[in-house]
Amino acid sequence: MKNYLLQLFKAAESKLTYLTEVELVFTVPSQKGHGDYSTNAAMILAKKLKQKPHEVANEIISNLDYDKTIIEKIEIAGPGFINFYFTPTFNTQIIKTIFNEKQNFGRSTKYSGRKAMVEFVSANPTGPLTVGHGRNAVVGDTVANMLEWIGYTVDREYYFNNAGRQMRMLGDSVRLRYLELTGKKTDFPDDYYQGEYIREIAAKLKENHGDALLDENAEGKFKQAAESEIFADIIGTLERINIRMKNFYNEHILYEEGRIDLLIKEFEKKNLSYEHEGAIWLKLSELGNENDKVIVKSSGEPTYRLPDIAYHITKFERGYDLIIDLFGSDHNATYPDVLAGLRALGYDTDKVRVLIHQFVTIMEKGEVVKMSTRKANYITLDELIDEVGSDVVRYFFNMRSISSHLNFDLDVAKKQSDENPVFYLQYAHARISSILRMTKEEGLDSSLQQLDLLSTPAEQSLLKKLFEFPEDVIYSAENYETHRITIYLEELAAHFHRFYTECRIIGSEKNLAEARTALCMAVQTVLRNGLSILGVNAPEKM
RNA sequence: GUGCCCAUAGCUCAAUCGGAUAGAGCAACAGCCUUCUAAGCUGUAGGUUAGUGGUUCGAUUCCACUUGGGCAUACCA
Repeated sequence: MKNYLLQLFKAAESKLTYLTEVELVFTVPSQKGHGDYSTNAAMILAKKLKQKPHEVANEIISNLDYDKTIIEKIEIAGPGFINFYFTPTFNTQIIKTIFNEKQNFGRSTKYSGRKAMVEFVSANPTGPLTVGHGRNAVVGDTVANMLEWIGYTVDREYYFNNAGRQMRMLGDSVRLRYLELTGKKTDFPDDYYQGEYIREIAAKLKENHGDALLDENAEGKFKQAAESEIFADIIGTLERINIRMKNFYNEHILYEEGRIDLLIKEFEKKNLSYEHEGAIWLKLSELGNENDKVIVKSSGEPTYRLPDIAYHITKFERGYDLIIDLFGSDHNATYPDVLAGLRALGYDTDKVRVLIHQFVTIMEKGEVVKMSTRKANYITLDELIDEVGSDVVRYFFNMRSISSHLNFDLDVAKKQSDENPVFYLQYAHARISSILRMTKEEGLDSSLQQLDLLSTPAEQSLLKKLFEFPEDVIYSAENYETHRITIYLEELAAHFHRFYTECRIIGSEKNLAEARTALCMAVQTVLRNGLSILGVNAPEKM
């Protein structure tokens, strides 16, 4: 529908050159009496042309060469909106499109040939993924899915660092637990990793190596064992919610390849850094940021900024057209430094899109659960999946705008009641499966021969909703907003349930019944496609 | 102190780069199953969009200030 309108306006541009001066936006009006699609173009142009909106609208309409079998009427309404009404016959044609494209309906080639990388999760291997990481993981994977749907080739990447102070403490935490198991008295510091998983890793080491590791230091076998155990755990958790990374990028590679040293020299050569009190500083204040920041400590050790910049350079070198970073809001102060550094080196940072999601607040028994990985006071993502299942987890994290805090009420989630809309969608899908089983038994087929019979308001509004799917996928993907997909699907399901209540198939006249069967199949396809973008299953039965 | 995010119905949240009468779900109330899944449908009620100004044909949206909350503000990552 939207495409047809765009074509109409494009064709009119030769006569009305001012049409090129406005970005055409067609929206589905919230009010029923305002047409199927609406544009405010005349009102925006009125200001530029210094004419009345209604006059401009009239001129535009008289220059639109439209097909009367597609558009029923065009109206000017309110302060100058142009409202379009499509014909019922045209509305039914969407079923044919869906039958042709099936599981690809909603995909587009708009960004075909372009490569994107989505970097997400990127938690260092110091403990199991928590519910907080869950939001990042699910949103990141879903954004990647959406980009694939609009044509991108997408790589999912997990960046991690297995060096540094935190990892040393992790190794030493395991060492101390190991010593405890061998009967040694230890003094386990408060700020070490308190989690039960540390004891489990230590126990495994004890089992495999006996007392042979008594003299090992924290950095060796202990850290190694912790890292590989924890990583295996993280990968397993991600698998459970259908997330598979293309690549795990170890920060250490940047050092091995000499990229860090090279970068330090590069900044120096471009006169972007200076030495002060034994440390090397980046002149970020000259690059538009608040303050200069240290990139190499006086100890000679780089700060995280340097490898972060070097890492992003590899993303540019790997030829991505779109580079997405997904972080929690605790990182909101770090990325401007990285981007400024990259820009100063001549990289086109418009290709980088940093998405910041707000925190997840866990509520249990009406109270906020404060979480800390080190203190082992947290709910793991695994536990959450155990409680509510992968579908609920994926849906829940996808259903909110990332700029909003997510209130995760564990008691509600555990209830698995109809308070969770994922069941509403899955129910619609399962209901259609059931209908199709029944109609088959009745000897009814689906037929595209007499779609004109789909003329009731419930059928027509359901058809119009189907048209919106491809448009909504593009919009959601271009704005990286996973929650819009959930909104669309909830609306589609609501339209379907209404149709189901009002329009019967079995018992209706054969041609009508078969047209309605086709409509059901089309709706089911769209539900399934939408759910697959979210990574949620579409059950045949419930 | 400063920067980013947030504040919308009793609760959890939407509202398409400024659009028409601010919408859903849950909770509440009143109805709908001898026929395709009632995990559903229909209706009622619920709002000074935190507050005060400003910008314009038009503001939940943009700007300023105020209030309240989250996250940052390291030679931690």
